[in-house]
Parts: sequence; structure tokens; C-alpha cells
Amino acid sequence: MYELQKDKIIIYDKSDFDAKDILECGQVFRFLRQQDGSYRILSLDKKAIIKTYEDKVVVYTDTPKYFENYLDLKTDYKNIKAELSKFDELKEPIKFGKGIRILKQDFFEAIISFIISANNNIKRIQSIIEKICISVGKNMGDYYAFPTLDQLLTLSVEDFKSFGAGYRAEYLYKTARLLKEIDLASWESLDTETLRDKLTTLYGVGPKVADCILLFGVGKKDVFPVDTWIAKVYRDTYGGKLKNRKQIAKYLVSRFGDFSGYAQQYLFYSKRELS
DNA sequence: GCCCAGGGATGCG
DNA sequence: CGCATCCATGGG
Repeated sequence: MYELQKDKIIIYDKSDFDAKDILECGQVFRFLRQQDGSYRILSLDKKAIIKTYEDKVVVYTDTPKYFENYLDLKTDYKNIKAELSKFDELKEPIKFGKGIRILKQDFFEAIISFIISANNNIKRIQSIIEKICISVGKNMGDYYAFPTLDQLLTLSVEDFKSFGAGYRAEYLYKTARLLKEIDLASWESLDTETLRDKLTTLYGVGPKVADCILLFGVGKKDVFPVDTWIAKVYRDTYGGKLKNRKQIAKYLVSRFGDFSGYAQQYLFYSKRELS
């Protein structure tokens, strides 16, 4: 139960909404925990402040309609958690990350962000993305917007390296130029398999990054991104012997079906926070 | 000095 | 196909 107002969203049921769980579960990078415990979250050129109170959570923003969708408020997470709790190995992870929601991030922003994420750690990913925004993103007053493609195209390989992107600098430079020739809106309506193949034609996008883009930037839930943490889960929890991550992903999708994306987040978050 | 981080591109068989 | 190797960078 929530209420949309002109300058904020009020969420009355905290049991399926926790700012820390949502933002620190690894799905998104442009957020900041502030001194008072509230969170500032940025998406494209938009901003919201999430404050948690005793009996409610309030999302302060100029664009409540945008964040209603972004925060996936129309989806019933009680049902999702009930379905996934039928799997024994998910009961504890769901209890741990009970306030997780999968954000509906922008497709383009997700592509760029998860190229940067490859073989990287979250703190540095955040730093690189912020430097890109500051360098060419629109100045919004107290923050900078995520760049448009045209703005991104003004950056050189050396620029990306100066932001700390390392060898991903060339991926970003080359993919930006490929994206000039692509209509991303038409890609979003493709089925998961077809779109995964399209995405992996971009530089710096392999199977894992593609699955992250599909899950967080397109909203596909029949995917299971397998990174180093999920590979650990697979070994520790399932005693799996597969070594190929694409095969591990296929196995886990066959287990969780259209709830795979959610299951992945609960498992990833609990494994990373509790290890 | 080593290993690791939300891995991918390339080359070789 | 599968597999090995290389790839920047900062923190533990």
C-alpha cells in the first residue's frame, strides 16, 4: 500500500521495501547513503531521497510517477517471496533480503554501467560512473545526470581511462559508437534469447553482463547472472560440478523459471553480505 | 608480493 | 565448440 503525491511517494508497508536492501544488493550503482541514514538515488537525470520512518518510508522526488515505476511499486513482492520460499535454499536469503525490489533501470544506463562492472568491485564501479556523469552529464544543481549517448560520444578512450575504467575504456568507447546505429527501443521488445544474442555483440558485453542488462535494464526475469559470488553459491549450496558459467546459469534458470531474476538477487545479496 | 572484484576478448586446438 | 591467457586498477 502506497500513496502518490505531487512531491513524494509514501509507502505504508515496510515489509517489502527496504532502502538498504534495494540499493546495496548490487543491482545499481548511483546511490549514496547520507549521514542521517537516508539514501539519495539517481536514475538518468532524476533524483529521489528515500527516508525510512517508524511506520513508513517516504520517497521525496520531483518525479513521483517515474520512481513509482523505477521502484517497481506495482509488483506484489509478497507473492514472489511466497513462491520462492518453496525452495529450501532460498528461505534464509529471502529472510535476509526481505526488502529487496528489482529496480526498473534505464536500458542505456544499464548497458554502460554493467560494462564497467565486469571484473570490478562495486566501489570502483560507482566511482567510474560518477566521474563520467560529472565530466559530460548535465549539471542538475546538486548532482549530475547520466550522459546521453551524444554526450558519451564526446569522451575519448583516454578520458575513460582517466576515470579509472582501465581496460574497459576501449569497450565503452567502441560500444558507444555501435549504439549510434542501434534503436534500443526496438530491442527492448525482443524475447530474452534473441536480445541476449544482440547484447553480446556489444564490446564488453559477455553472457554475465548481458544477463545483468536483461534483468536490471529490461526487466527480464528468466535470467540468472552468474558472477564470482553466484559461482560460490552454486558450489557451496548446490555442490555443483559445472565450471562453465553459462551452463550454471542455464541450470539455475531451469530451477527457478520466470522467478530466476528474483532468486538470483536474494542469493547474491545474502552471500556477499554474509561472507 | 599475492588474491580478488557482479568477466570479456582473443587466439589456439 | 571448450579452454587458457591476458587484460587495468585499487583494496585487503
